[in-house]
Parts: sequence; structure tokens; C-alpha cells
Amino acid sequence: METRRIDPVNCSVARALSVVGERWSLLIVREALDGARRFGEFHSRLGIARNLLATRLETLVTAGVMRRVPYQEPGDRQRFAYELTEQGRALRPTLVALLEWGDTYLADPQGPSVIVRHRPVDDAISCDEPVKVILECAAGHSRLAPEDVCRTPGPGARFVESS
Amino acid sequence: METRRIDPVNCSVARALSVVGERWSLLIVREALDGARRFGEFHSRLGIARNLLATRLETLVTAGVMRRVPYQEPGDRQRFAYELTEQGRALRPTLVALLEWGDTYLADPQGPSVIVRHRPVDDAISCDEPVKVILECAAGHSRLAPEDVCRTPGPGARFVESS
DNA sequence: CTTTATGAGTTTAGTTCTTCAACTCAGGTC
DNA sequence: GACCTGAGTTGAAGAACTAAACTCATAAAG
Repeated sequence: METRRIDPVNCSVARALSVVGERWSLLIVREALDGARRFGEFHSRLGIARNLLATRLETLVTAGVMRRVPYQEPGDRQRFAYELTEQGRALRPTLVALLEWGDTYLADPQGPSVIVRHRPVDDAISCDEPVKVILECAAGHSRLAPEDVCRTPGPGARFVESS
Repeated sequence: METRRIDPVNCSVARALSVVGERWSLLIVREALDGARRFGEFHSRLGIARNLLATRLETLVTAGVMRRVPYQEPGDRQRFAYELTEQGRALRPTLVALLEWGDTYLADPQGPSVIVRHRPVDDAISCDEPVKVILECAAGHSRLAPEDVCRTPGPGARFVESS
């Protein structure tokens, strides 16, 4: 029996992973979300090899996740820092989801080392409560279980035959 | 000036990525969420090398993400299939987050190839609306922007000095 | 009872990716 | 001019990935 399935290769998950799925990429984004900006900061925080950090940063800049910006400390020459673009900051939910999953199933016996809290940059509504990632549908059904969702073809779907 | 920061190495994101951060791992989980169960299904859907698929499945089983279950087709000998554990299904939000990010920033010109919908397995409340991943705090503030959250130390936090 | 078919791997050889350490480069300080 | 620093680059060794051929157990066909 032949069935048609959504082509697994033409998928945004695969495309997303081709940008941030390499080793270190998401950790670099995480450190950037936590304030790292300079080559040496990423290097010492993560312990990543320097050449690899250089190529990862270049990849992330090329992909539009980060931006290379000049800076100059007083009494020093101009150097370059790396900051997230809006596209890069949009990876926050992905990282929170991974963090939650790790906390739940690969927990440190001491408990989580990091808690994400609701604390805006401008401190306007600083409720400080822990933040979770949840699935919500357009009809407003919230906190959906993983079993309550399924994948359906979208407008850009390609199909493959399978036995 | 010395400051104390949360040790970036002792973090659930890093631990999560050590399990599902290798190339192919998340795509294998995605296919499993979409119903793939057998070695050959994963192989033909993803085009991953067979030896690598074998080691990935073994890694995922060892990590508790998948489970190796015997099955037997009529008139065939016993073989093994792979299915997600609860721990594995819990990666759904991570994959939805990645999918959304890919749809938003690396879109196919035709539009998304996959839409995740609210459709329970048991069809009880099948509203069928598209599903999104959102950040929500314990006080009920919903749809938080990436800028409105920050990382704080948890009970298991280790610290490192930095200049 | 020998041959062929099939799904699920394993082996092997070649290529690519990571790591680590040493080196370069462009200023600034002494 | 000699030395220091942050930001990379280079190169060699090791680990990971790819692709294709091979094995293995069983079932069905002849």
C-alpha cells in the first residue's frame, strides 16, 4: 500500500537545525541571551575551541541570528562584538523548552541550576514568577499535552510516496 | 572587577543537548512523533546513514528517550521497533518551538510545510486550530516576549568567577 | 532442501568536523 | 623598541559522519 506523507526533508525543523543544530550553536545563543557579547566571553564561558567559535559566530552572523558590531573601549583599539538580532532572540522559547526538558528528565540532584523568570528588561511588570513554555492553540486551549497535537500539511508541503 | 555568574556548563540546556543535540537526534524524535517506529522507516524518511541511525537509536534508548520493543508481523520473524517514552514525547514543545522559528525566519516561499494542530489522539476535543508555543509565567502572564524573561540561579546552581 | 528475499543491522573506507595548542595580527603601554 | 592584550588563524591529531557493501536470521518459493 502506497501512502503519501509530508516530505520530512522539506521542513522548518530541518531548516532550523541546519542553522542552529550544529554543536555549540544553541549554547552560543544561550550565552548571548545571558549577556555575552565578546569573542573572549563566549570562549571562556563555554570552553569552546577558538577556531570553532570563530566559524560558529560567522555562521550565525551569516544566518542572521547574530550581528557583528564594532565597539571601542577607552584607550583601546576598535574591536568587534556579537549581539543577537531579533531572529536570534526569537530562539528564547526553544531554549526554555530545552531547559525545561533537561530539568525534568536529566535533573541535577540539587535541583535546577537556572530558573527563567518573568522579569522584563525595563522592569515595568516585574512579577518575577518562573516561566514555562506551553502549547496553546488559536482557539485558546492552553497547556496542551504532547499527545493532543498532530502535524498536518501546510501550504508549502511537498509529499513523498512510501510503502 | 570580579563577578559571579551561573556556571554555563552545569546547565540543563547543556545536558539536554548532550542527549538530543547530536546531528539527527531531534529529527529522529520528530519522525517518531509523526509515527515512525521501525529502523527502515527512520532510514528512508531521513536518509540518515544506517550505522549512524543504529548508534543514534541506541543512544536515545540508553538516554530513556526511546524504547526498543519487539514486534512480529504475521508470517515474519520477530523484529524490534522503536517508540518514544514519555520523556521522548516531552520533546514536542522543543520541536514545535524550532518549527515555529524555522517557519518565521527560514520560510519556504510557499509557506510552512507543516502546521501543528490541536487534534488529540482520542479525538475528544478536536478543535483542529493551529498550535503555537508560548512563554507563560506562574502568575498567569501569557505570551511573554523573549525580552521579558531572564535567567536566575536555581537551587542547583554552581558559580564561576569571571573578570 | 537449496535458493532467494527481506528487514535490521554491522563493517569498512573515505571524508568532514572538533579539539587543542601554537602562532599571527593590530593596536596600546612601558 | 619590547612587551601585552583581545581576537582571531593555522595545523596536526582524533572523533564523527557518509555511503556502500556485507552479514545474519528467518520465511517463502521452487
